[in-house]
Amino acid sequence: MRARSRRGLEPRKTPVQARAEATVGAISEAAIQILLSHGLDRLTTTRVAERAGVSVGTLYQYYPNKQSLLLAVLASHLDNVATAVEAACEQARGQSLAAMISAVVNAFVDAKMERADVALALYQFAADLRWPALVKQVGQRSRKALEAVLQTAPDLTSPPDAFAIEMMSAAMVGTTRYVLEAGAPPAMVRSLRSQLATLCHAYMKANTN
Amino acid sequence: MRARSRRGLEPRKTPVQARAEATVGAISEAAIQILLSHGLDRLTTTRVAERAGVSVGTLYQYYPNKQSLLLAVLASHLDNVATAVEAACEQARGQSLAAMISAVVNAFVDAKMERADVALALYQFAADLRWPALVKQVGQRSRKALEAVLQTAPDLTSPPDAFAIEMMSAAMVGTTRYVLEAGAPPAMVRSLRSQLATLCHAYMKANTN
Amino acid sequence: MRARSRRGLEPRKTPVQARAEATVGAISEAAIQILLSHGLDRLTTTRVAERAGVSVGTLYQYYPNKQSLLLAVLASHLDNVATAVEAACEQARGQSLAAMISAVVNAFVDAKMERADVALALYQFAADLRWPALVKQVGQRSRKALEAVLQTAPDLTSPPDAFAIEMMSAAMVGTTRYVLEAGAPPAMVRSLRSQLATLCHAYMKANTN
Amino acid sequence: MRARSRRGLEPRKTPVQARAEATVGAISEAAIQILLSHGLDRLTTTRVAERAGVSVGTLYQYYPNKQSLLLAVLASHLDNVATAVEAACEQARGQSLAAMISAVVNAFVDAKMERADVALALYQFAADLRWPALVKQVGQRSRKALEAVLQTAPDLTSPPDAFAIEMMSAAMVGTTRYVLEAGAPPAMVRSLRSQLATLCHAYMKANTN
DNA sequence: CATGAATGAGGTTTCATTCAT
DNA sequence: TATGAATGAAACCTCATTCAT
Repeated sequence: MRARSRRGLEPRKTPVQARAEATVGAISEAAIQILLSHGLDRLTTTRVAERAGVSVGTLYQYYPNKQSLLLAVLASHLDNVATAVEAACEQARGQSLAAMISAVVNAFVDAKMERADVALALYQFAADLRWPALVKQVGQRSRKALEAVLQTAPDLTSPPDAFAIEMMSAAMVGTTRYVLEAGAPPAMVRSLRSQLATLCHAYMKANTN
Repeated sequence: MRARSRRGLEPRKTPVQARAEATVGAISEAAIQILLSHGLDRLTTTRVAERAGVSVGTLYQYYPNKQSLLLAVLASHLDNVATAVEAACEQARGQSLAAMISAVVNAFVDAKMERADVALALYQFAADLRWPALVKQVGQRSRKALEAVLQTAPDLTSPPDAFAIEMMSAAMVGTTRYVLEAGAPPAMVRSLRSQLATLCHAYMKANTN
Repeated sequence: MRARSRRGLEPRKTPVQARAEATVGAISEAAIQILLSHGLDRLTTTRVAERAGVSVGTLYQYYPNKQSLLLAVLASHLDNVATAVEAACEQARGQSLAAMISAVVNAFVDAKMERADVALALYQFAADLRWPALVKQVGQRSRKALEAVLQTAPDLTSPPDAFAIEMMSAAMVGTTRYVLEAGAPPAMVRSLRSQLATLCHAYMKANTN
Repeated sequence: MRARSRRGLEPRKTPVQARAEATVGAISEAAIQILLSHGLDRLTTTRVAERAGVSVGTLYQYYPNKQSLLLAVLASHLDNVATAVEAACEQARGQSLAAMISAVVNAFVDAKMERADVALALYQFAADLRWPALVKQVGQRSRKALEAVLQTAPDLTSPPDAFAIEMMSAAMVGTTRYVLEAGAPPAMVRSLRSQLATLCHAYMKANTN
């Protein structure tokens, strides 16, 4: 797969007939399946189409190229996570700092873990530095929500600055990724939520004092 | 690049002559250069050989296949980092927890940052799940050293368990990676050392109290 | 585009309703537009249909395949030219040789130049040796007309034989094509008419003396 | 085959080993063979390689893409023709106008006819307007030579201007092409030389009087 | 030991054409 | 009749790897 200019990564056409809608769904689901079962570099457009039960041509009716397909899958995953974080932030308004952070971390980890395998598979090509835009933008959504909710914490005299929030996000996301990728023992994965909450909370306290 | 059995990833022959040593050095350096200038999926064995000033055939005299070459490059980088961390641990024996963590974090970040571009380039394929062994093993070295030094901290009543150390490592490594990959603003990169030290220290304190 | 047997090149059905007539017109016009804007190898049936404002399916209701569409477009153009030449011949009856040739050449060049861009675009596939029949046949019409009118030239003792007429036609058509394709300077294109008349007339005189 | 930017049309590497030299020869010869036997749009790189007795990969070691291969074949043909014309001009210095033109026309037609089939096949893609540069440049060579020799004609009071020479060239080249493409009767092809000489000479005389 | 020409499986993508709706 | 989703053969091109020189 060759790097390509920023153009042409958008899905090609929006399905208008019902049949078509089912097709795009099948294709992106198939992409995930292949990613899981074969890995990124065994994922070929032909194989995806085959698994989806359509012909390659059909795949290319909806995605202008292989990258755009993968990008769509990644975007969908990231969107899920960001949405979960946003919802958690919304619900945690006015609670204590510890409760807030716990809520956010739980939401994040849950969202990642729900399809940990998919997340793991997606990391493989999210590393590709050619698409920082998408990842950045989704990270931004989470940070915005986080910043907003932290302003409502009663036990914070001065709300943390954007910098600290970015650092905490980095810790949350980066640590989770590392733990997932390292194939950490189940015990660790299980206690990731609480440990991560401890970590983030400790950092925030240390940082705002 | 095709997945391959775990055999055949070792460098093919140990260069005994000086000339041969120079050759392997040139090849792995060339691989890094290509990784930086062209990216992983434009890195071809022919290109690497060309940049190294040798023929493809020669490359294959020292590395049985492409993966083994990349693996060697990655191993070398990880080894540098682990060695730096170990040295820092050695030097920090008997100091306060804060000083220890600061020393380790600084050593780690410095080692990563010294060739941040290389680290970034290597992330591209370190994600490939087919080589978790190497990463795990090198991580283990750091954790061992960390565990040992923490036992000498005078201000720690009970030394942290392996679990906490693993978590802290994950935070250190994962957060650094995230910050590097996110293309974070220079200000953030610059203060990464101190923030990361704060974070790790706060976590350790929270965890051992 | 695959070569295909000589069958199936005729337009599929003669449009009887007004709406249908408009459709075929739109399609062939669209084909020309695409030819001009995208070139022959970017001309796809889907694109033509889209530009014509109909669906591919509709296109295939009127043309059995892509070749037949292109053929229709070419035939139409050639017919225009042949008709213009015939008309000029008709009008030039009884005039001097010089006047006749001038009239014919002018008519020919004018017809080509009127849509020089289209002519140029059509050359792209007229070269395809699989359709010589059409070109031959239309050339024949012109030559017939030319032969007839030359018989009425008062200043020709013996009318030129078919051979000379064919040669002159070849010169007229071939030279024009060359000049158009060479992207000759405007000055040359502008004086093409007179120079071509000179050339043809000189040849005829040299040949009949 | 997609249109492509002006880059990457140069042959990829010059063969250094003897074996390689034979290979490139075999490949371009094979391209001609396929062009003759299958036509332009049945000419695939795989087929050419197969006919040449090498693998596709080998073909792509010497030509960066399909176009460059065809271009090389075309360039070689055009070069032959231009060289023949230049040689004829050189030999005709100081002769009469009629003799000069006859020599040039004969040389040109002979060069084209020697491999009339190849010339015909090449016309198919020479029409492709994306490479006017090559054709123009070779035409220029012929015209330069023609201009030079015409200055030495003793029976020309004033040598013809560049314009007239260009027109005559257009007539020579265009007419020959038309005759070849039209699948003219053998009789015509046979007398093409003399008729074309007559035509060019008559034009030149008419033009310089 | 080094060279680099050769290999060829396999990847991505296009597009003329069909046919169920 | 019109639509446009689906098809799938087939094209171009890459690149890890081998092996004769």
